[in-house]
Amino acid sequence: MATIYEVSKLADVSLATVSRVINKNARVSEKTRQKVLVAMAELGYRPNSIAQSLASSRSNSVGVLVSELHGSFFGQMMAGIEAELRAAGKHVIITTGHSEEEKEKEGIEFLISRNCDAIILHVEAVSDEYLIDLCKGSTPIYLMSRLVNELSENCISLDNELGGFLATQSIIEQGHLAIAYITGPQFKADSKDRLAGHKRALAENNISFSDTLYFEGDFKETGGSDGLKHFIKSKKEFSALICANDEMASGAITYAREHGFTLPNDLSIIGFDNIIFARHTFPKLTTIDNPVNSMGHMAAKLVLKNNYQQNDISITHSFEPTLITRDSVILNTNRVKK
Amino acid sequence: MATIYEVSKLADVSLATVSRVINKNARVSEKTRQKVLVAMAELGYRPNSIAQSLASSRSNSVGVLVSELHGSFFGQMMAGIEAELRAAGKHVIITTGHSEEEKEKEGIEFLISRNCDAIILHVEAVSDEYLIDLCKGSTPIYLMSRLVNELSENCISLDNELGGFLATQSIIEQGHLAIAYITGPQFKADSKDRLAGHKRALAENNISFSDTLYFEGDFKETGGSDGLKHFIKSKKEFSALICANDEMASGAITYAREHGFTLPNDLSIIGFDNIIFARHTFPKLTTIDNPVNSMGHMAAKLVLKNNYQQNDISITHSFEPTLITRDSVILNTNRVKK
DNA sequence: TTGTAGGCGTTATCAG
DNA sequence: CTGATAACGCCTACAA
Repeated sequence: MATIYEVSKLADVSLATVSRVINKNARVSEKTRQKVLVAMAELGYRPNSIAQSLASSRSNSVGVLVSELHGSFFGQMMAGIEAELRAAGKHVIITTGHSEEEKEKEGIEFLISRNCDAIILHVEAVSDEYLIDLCKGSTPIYLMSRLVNELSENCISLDNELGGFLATQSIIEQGHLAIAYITGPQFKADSKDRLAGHKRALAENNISFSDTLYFEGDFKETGGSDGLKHFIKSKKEFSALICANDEMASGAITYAREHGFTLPNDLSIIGFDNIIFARHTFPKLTTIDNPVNSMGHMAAKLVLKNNYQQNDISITHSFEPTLITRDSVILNTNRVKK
Repeated sequence: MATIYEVSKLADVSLATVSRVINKNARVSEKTRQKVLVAMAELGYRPNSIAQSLASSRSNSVGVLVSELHGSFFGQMMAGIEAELRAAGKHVIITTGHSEEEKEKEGIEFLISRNCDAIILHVEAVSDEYLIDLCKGSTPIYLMSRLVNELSENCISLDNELGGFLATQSIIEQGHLAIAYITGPQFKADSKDRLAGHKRALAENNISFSDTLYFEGDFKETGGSDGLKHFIKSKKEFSALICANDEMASGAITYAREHGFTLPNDLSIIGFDNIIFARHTFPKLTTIDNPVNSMGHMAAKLVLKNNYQQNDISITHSFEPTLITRDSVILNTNRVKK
């Protein structure tokens, strides 16, 4: 691979001049610029971005840490971040944390050691204190889908409590009183907040929270099926099921149909996130929209504004979830023991 | 951020010694090793991997280029690659090509310029010649889901032609004669191969290929709905619909139900890829399994073997698709004009 | 506008 | 086993 040195020799100019035409950051006469360009083309020269990064301590790349690489949620998020950053000529280095503290930390270390100009994190296992500490370092850190009060300026988050409330409220407004709830892993903040919203809606409507109609799932399809199975076995009646995300909702839908339910007549189901497939379940899933893609864009914009001097960008730190009404929730016509 | 130099000063040893304990590649007396370790801990030292990479021209990271970051297909693929590599202590740098030639090339340039030890590509727009040329360079290149004959040793691919054949054959075996086909973008090799398999199955069963029952979709949900709409408008009868991927199949299912079809009675539908949500459509989607996750693992194993000296790994270059029978295809009982 | 030279944080080759 | 010291490829004052 050709180096800047060889280019300079071939073009008969100095290293510095070549560097200047590469970075377009200083005036170079058009004539010498052409000479250099020709030499670069001839040698098939490509700047070594590692060396650039070491010398300038900038890398034009931002690190992203997500829990998983698969799944609609993270896919949308990464796509949003990448689209925005790429349009600005920045690159994205993605790594994963798998919701495990050690792996999250290791991923962060990696991104920092790669000289990322900024880092966008979707972490779930690591503590607030750790993050606060991390932000004292020299690499700018941003948090997606997680609100740490001390770091609110660096957070792009969703009001999950409100989302949880909206879901339950909408169910109640459809006349449901016996409502089962499948939550996500409780160490995840989103899970907890959504549950809190659920409880608030219950309380405001004078419906008591029932432990037997509560199940902790895993945010995956199996969480939905396991949860529904659990509720059915408990023999407690219920006319509606709230799932803390769409994956679990679709697992529940599939399980319900396999076990003789006619949907939505026998059971109303609502999800959360509005992943792409939510409109392809049957019945089409009523859910809470989580604008992850937009949030990804926004996180990227925040980086552009703070770390790449694009000052004319306005930032929204907090996003609001909205109810998406489709076909999986209907008016409760059965009388149900309360 | 502390440097190796500060560590060496604090531990009262030379740079070289510190480097040795970091890399564990040369003998260092236990006593000095401890001194260094203590100093590193005290300073919170982290090696700068950019500098390491520049000096050693190795980076312990492998580049991955996919078309999109979202979508089940790429998610599974990336997850497979990452899991395998991470377990081996390697890191993954992911970037996208969006199926556009320029962006694919730019992504490749980026990965090369980042000193990746190897690069795994899922490219669709770039030509075979370009890839063959690329492989002459010093960065090892591997191809996912694409077979370039001259580069077969570096490819991990699926027999898409066989998959296309299997899908159509299974439909025919269920008594369908009038079969509509929604293909993917024809510049993509998978698309073309799947279509070729489809045509072979038709030919072997003496069914003629009909242009009016053929539609080029976009591999997304809209491709399925647009395609089905097109067929319905054409007034030509058909009892089965083959979609070249599951996204389009679920789009078609949703569209069909919205337009009065009872599934699968009025129309049998088969997909391709067996993405996670395929089992959550209604009816559950019969499809062709595409083991992308395993292929991701295998691609990673290939780089471990070839570029990280893990010789005891055996490699499978070609994967075979299999038929997954669920509920969306049934025996054709209607007589259909042929 | 252009060139010179020092430095970015490590690795790796020699001696000792 | 340990220590100098020259790369690695590029950026960036500072000079010219």
